[in-house]
Amino acid sequence: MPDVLQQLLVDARKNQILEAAAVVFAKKGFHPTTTKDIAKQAGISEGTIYNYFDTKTALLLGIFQRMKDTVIQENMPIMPDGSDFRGLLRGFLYQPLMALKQDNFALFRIVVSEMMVNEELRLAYNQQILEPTLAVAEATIGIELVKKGVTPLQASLTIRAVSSMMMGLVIEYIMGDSTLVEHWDELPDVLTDFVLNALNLNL
Amino acid sequence: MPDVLQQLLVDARKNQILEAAAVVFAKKGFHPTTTKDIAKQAGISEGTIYNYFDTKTALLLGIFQRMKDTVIQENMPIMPDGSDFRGLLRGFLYQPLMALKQDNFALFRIVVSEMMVNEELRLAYNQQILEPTLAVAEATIGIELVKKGVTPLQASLTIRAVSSMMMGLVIEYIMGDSTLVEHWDELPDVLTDFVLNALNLNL
Amino acid sequence: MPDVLQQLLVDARKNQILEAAAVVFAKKGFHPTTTKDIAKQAGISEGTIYNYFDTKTALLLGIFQRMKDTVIQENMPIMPDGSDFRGLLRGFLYQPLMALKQDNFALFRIVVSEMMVNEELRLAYNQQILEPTLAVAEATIGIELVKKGVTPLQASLTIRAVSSMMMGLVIEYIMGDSTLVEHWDELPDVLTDFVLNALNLNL
Amino acid sequence: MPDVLQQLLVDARKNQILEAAAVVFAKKGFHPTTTKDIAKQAGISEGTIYNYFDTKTALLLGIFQRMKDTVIQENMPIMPDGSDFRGLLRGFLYQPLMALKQDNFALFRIVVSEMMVNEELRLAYNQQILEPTLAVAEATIGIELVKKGVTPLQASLTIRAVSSMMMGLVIEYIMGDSTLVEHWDELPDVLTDFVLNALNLNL
DNA sequence: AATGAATGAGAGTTCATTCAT
DNA sequence: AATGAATGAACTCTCATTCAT
Repeated sequence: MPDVLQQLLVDARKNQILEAAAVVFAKKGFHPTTTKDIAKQAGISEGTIYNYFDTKTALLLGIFQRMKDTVIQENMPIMPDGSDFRGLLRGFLYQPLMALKQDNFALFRIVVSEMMVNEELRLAYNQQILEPTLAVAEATIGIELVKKGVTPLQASLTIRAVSSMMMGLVIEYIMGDSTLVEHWDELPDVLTDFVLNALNLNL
Repeated sequence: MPDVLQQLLVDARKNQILEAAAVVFAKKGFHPTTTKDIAKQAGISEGTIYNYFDTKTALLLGIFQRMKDTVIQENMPIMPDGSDFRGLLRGFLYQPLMALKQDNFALFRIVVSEMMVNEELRLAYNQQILEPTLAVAEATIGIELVKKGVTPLQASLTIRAVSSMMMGLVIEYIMGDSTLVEHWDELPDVLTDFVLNALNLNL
Repeated sequence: MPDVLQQLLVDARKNQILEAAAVVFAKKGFHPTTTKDIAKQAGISEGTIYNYFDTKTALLLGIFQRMKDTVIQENMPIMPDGSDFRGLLRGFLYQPLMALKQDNFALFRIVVSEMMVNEELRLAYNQQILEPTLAVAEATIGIELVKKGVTPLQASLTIRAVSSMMMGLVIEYIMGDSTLVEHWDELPDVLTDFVLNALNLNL
Repeated sequence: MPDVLQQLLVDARKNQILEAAAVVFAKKGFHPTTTKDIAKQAGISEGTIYNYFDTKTALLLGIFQRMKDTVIQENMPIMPDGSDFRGLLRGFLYQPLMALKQDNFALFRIVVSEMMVNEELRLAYNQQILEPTLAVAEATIGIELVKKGVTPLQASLTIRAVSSMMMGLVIEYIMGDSTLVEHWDELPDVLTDFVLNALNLNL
């Protein structure tokens, strides 16, 4: 079999497994889910899982990678909105809030929970999501702030405050805050105003 | 034995056990920690743990209660700062950021991680921490915003944005963001300016 | 304290404990009952139980002894009915069937169950109940049978058949046979006829 | 692997486990036997037991089912002895007394002991053994009695007396009565005479 | 490549018994 | 004599992982 076709099959199988794992993790949580659950959901045997992934944790990492691809891929195109700072900012805020909206929250909960406790997953998050995102933010928003006279440190901390706000909102949504659950769609606009005001006045 | 003394001993033992559990949870995480680990750390037998707590999860809940007492007790006195809005806000932001500073971060990580995944713990957090805190914030900051013409819903969402920012910052600290780790102490002031600006401009 | 009074107190305490144990054994069974259950029911501490009994099994033995006293004490007076063989037999059958009627079945179930599996209890049953009872039966009914020409072995086996029938009926009652449960009171007469016929024709 | 072969292997393994469980239960009793004991006896790991049976109690139920199969399968062919009432009755008495003779007594002791105390096992016994047996007895012996003028209730109670006698004899054998142990083989004949006389004279 | 039976370490929890007070 | 906190061995059951087929 040619290597390319071979690789295609392997990827398909990996996808199938991750898909299945994502479904049951989202439903039951990481620890309560057994590899048997995953195999059943995927319609394969337990052994096969281990032909494609080393450990159960590796599945979570794989899921995380795929989540990242989704978030980042869709996120990036929005960015270069050009001269409109409000548009730039709103895109920056809108994307992650909406990306998790559909069925992803349940899974995100599992991933974040484990991330806080699992070094490997945490590293992946930092290197592959947080740091690139912050880099982009520093290069766009941060630079604007510095231009307006804010110190680089203050700019960095401010950016972290905004990015943390996003993470925090998702978590409090997950925690079940009813106001957030009911008015999630209105958040991007409120936040855009909120941040815009904060930044403008910072100068 | 008089009941009072009796109760004192029981409380002391419970404290001893929770203390030990906190240490090993912080070091190894909740799931990887065994009741044997806890017993060893506490210098007692495994059986004794179960004379005071029903399950391993009850230990985490007990730890959470004690954390809450620490955070809330110290938090409240700051509030009634009177006419100084900046002072009010800064107290609101300062307290939680600092309370977790010392050795509590490692433990907080465990608690939050489990909270996202454990209904009982999540409920306790919502009812005993989040809701009271939000209620206080709505009654102080929220009312000010409404006075300035913001709609009640926008005020509520704004308050959630701020409170989420706090939670998010702690989490990103835990995730190991080096900028946050190195400049944590400067956060309260940056945030106070940030939020103050945001709110003023909201009118 | 004079020894007699002393002994009185000890006996009273033992009774209190056995009474309590009987109640909870009857309700929950032997193995599922904990010494804590017994202590609670007796209104004393777990430690006190062990001042009066060596092991949990010793409690069952103690209960058994008291059951025996009840059954045998009431049983014996009936025996010397004199010339009336039917009366003699009926008394022999009536007593044990009725003795267990009230609340004793539940407890008897526990005792028999454990007896089948516990050497010590089994020995006590054999030596203190079965053998004396069989001895009396051999000396009264058995002798009558031999007089009528039955071989001593046949007489012995016949007596065992009758005595086993009693035990078996109690067990099937315990097993929940509805016919037995509903018509238990009519059993002595049916059995008396049954056995009388069997024995008469045996000659 | 073809389903049939697969099923064969599964059955073989189940048999192996039940066999081992029967051996150690018979030797040590149900409660004192650990799953480790069973695994060791079966030459497999503890985990494997749970691939085939849900709980330790399920093992006892499985053993009971196999005992039942043995007893009932061998029991039935004897029944339709036709016109010979003595033959019919003797078959009825002979079968259960002999079936348990060999190595089954020790196991039967465990099963009966637990049956008295375990609802599930008791139900299985009632529905799968006792009720069918009584039904057959009522349809054969009971009907004969009624023909001879005995009331249906008396017939039912008489049948229960006989069936209880069997159960009781097995139990007293188990209890160690030396007369029964030594002369067990002579029982069927003595009992046949005994019952035959009792029934004939009942009219 | 796929299987799934077998593994066995180890988990949380229970509870009869002890013993210092 | 009474206590009940402490014990710790032992329990049943789970499950990620392996490997012969």
